[in-house]
This record gives sequence, structure tokens and C-alpha cells, in this order.
Amino acid sequence: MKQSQLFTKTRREAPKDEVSKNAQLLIRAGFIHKEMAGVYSYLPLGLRTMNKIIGIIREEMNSIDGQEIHMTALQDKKNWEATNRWDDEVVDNWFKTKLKNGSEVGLGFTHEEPLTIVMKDYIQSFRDLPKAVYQFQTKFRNEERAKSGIMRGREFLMKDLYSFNTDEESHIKYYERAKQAYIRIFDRVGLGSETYVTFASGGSFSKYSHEFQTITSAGEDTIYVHESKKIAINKEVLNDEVLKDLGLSKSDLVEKTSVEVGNIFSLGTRFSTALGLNFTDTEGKPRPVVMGSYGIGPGRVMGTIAEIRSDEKGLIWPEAIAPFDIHLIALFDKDGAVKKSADELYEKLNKQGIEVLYDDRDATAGEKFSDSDLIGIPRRYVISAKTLADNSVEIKDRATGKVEIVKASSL
RNA sequence: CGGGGCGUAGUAUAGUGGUAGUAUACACGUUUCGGGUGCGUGAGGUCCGAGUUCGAUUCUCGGCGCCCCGACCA
Repeated sequence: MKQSQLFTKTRREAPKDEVSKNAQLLIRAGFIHKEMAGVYSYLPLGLRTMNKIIGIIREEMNSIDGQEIHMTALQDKKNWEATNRWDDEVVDNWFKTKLKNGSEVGLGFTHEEPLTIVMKDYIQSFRDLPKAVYQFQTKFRNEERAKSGIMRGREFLMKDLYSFNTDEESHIKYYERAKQAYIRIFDRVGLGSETYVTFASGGSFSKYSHEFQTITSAGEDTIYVHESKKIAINKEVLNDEVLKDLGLSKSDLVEKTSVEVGNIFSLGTRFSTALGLNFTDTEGKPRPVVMGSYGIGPGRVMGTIAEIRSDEKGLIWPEAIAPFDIHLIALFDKDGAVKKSADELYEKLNKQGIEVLYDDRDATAGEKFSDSDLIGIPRRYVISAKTLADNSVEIKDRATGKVEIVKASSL
């Protein structure tokens, strides 16, 4: 991609009404656009990063036998009345609207109910189980107060996977596989070292659920971390019994502020019973399906990375999710030799399948460098009259600032 | 949902009851060419409505919107 053609450009200052670091940086760098409070559009750079995060999640969900679908945002109220989640007194962040014929519909804030209804058409026997189904879906939550940039929006993308098993035992096995997949996801997107499997409230069907909490001051949760075991306990459930369960002592725990980037939850038979998702077991008797739900917000992941992988100059993307692999910067000279050489290198890298953002703009060196720092592509290749003199390319690592000079012919 | 603050060009900011200023971004010219180069020219603005007033961007009220603190967050 030639930067001269790129839709979006950087700006020096963030809008004054944007306080969170993630939104400030992402807006300045041209990744996102704010539509209204808590509602953001993703522009080319932001969408590239988002799609890479989605790609990683998709691979890991497929690796645990997840099958991708795509459901609807519009929701039939009767499905939610069956589980007592339609009433505004019970769920206070619905977006509801009406069809022309007057019937009420909602914009989904999660998808347990509609998916359970779908599954009823395809699960009748123990032979039809287990199943795991997931989607990337826009969720709508009418938050009282949107804040923290893209980390807590009113409309946001969510990967939600739901598992369907015959019994508790097979469910637990699957749940554990999902947990391991989640750990791999956060490792791969570059949040592994700050992300803790966190014990949290389990609801009526299991003692605990697990949250994936990433340490950052931008978060809203408080957790107690056990560094060496790499686990944590959400403040909401911290008590003597929990400590005993986990074999931990309060003195080994450190209080941290964190953001919930993912969570996995055993649902038991709450939804299958309420909505009638039963199967016939080996003895010919009907039994409710045992379910679990597993969520990750790709946008929240992106916002979290923007928060903790950035410095005063801008963003610093981990390689796996950077919008481009290489930022090629040409510092043009008068006779056009640098441009010719940079054009050639750009073509060469493209042919190798490397994703390159090529700054071919007629701009000063300082401007290009500043923009490059702000956008945060991991590696910067610089070509100038200076490097041309000895047929080299200067390579600078965005994260470490380390510079090396390599022969152009070796690339 | 309780409390507080704020709406002036694309962005960031001054200022005023009487022709709205600066920076940046933008266009043109020129200059410069390894860390947002300098100069010149140009275009671009008072959230909406009502009230007070000879006159409102300024004061009052309402609306809309944004932000912060708290509560909430399945």
C-alpha cells in the first residue's frame, strides 16, 4: 500500500473529548473514527489490525472444533422472555425497537437464546453431540455511560463460542480445551505476559467462571494476582473459601487493575432447560444439553494493546497483529534515484508476500518518521541518498529502537 | 441513574453585548530535504431553538451533543 493513496492520515492532536489513551492514539494514527459516544468505525489501518486479531481467534476456535456461523443482530423478544432476559428490569442495557407491524425486537447483547433455538432444529440425539459453534458478531449494549474509548462501547464486535455437550464431564473437558485455546490467543496477539487466567463468579451451574484479565491501569477490574502460578482471583469473589479452594494464601497475591479481555463460562442447563434444547440419551430418555459460552472482544483486545503497547510517540504493534509488516520510508533526493530504488524495493517486498506500507509521499523526513512512530508498524525500512550510497537499507525496530544496516540485495 | 464540567474553522485553542484571532491541517507559490524546515498568498468557524436587547458567539431558559466522578456492567 502506498501511503500517498492511503485513506486516512495522521493528525498531531487528539480530539479534546477523547480522554482514553487507546482512542487518542488510534484516532491520531487514523485507525478508527468516532461516530458517537461509545461507537467507533474502523478505518483501513484499524480494520487490518482488527482482521488479524480475528484471524488468530478464528484459527484457535477452529482448532478446538469450533464451527463458524453468523447469526443476526435483530432478536425476537419471545426467545428472551423464555429465559426472563427481555424485561428491562432484568437486563437494563437492551437496545429495543419496533417493526412496522408494531412487534418489538431487540438488538442482541449476547446470543445464548437465539443459538439455543437454532440448535433445537439440529440436536435430537446424543449422536448429534458434542458441538461447538461460534461467530464474530456485532453486539449492542446500551451502556449507561460509554467510556475508555474502544474498550467499552455501545456497539462492538464479539467472538462468542457456545459449546453443547451431553453431560457435565464432557463439558468440563471441552471447557478446559477452550481455556487453553484462550491462553494461546492472548499469547499470539501479544498480551500473554500481562494476561492472567482469573477466577470469577460462576453463577448457578459452576463454582467459578474464568476471565482473562490483562493488567493495565486503563482497566476497570481489580484482581489479585499470583505471579508465579500465573493466575488471579477477581476481587468480586475473593474470600477465604476461594483461597482455600485454590490453595493460595492472601499474602502471595498482589492487587492489580486490569481489563477483562475474555471470559469463559459454564452455563449448565439453564438455557437448554428454559428453551427446550434436549437430546435423547443412550437409554432413550430426554436430557437437557449442557452448555458453555466463551467470549472475546476483538476491539477490546485491540484497545488494550494500544494502551499497553505504546509510548509517547505512538503505537507499537506486535508483529502478529500489525496493520503492515514493514513501513518503507523513502527520503527523496533531487535526482529521483532514491524514489527509483524505493519503488523497486517496494515491488520486491510485495512479490515476497510481505505487507508493506510505503511512504512515497512528498514530505519531510521528520514528518515521515513521526508518522511512522505514531502508526507503529514493527519494522521501518529507510531508503535515502545516504543508504543508497552503499546499497544498503536502514532497518529500525519500532519497539526497541534498534537500528541495523543491511545490504539491499539481501532483502 | 446521581453529581460536575464543556460546546468558537477538519483539529487544538484565544477573545468579545457591536466587522471573531492564533496554531495546525488544507490549496497555490517559493524554500528546505535524516526527526513534524522557513516565508508568502488563499479558502474555512461561534451546536440548535426560544427569551432579554437597538444589537447575542457572549447573558437567561430549553433542547441536543461531548467529557469527567460515582453507581451499573449477566
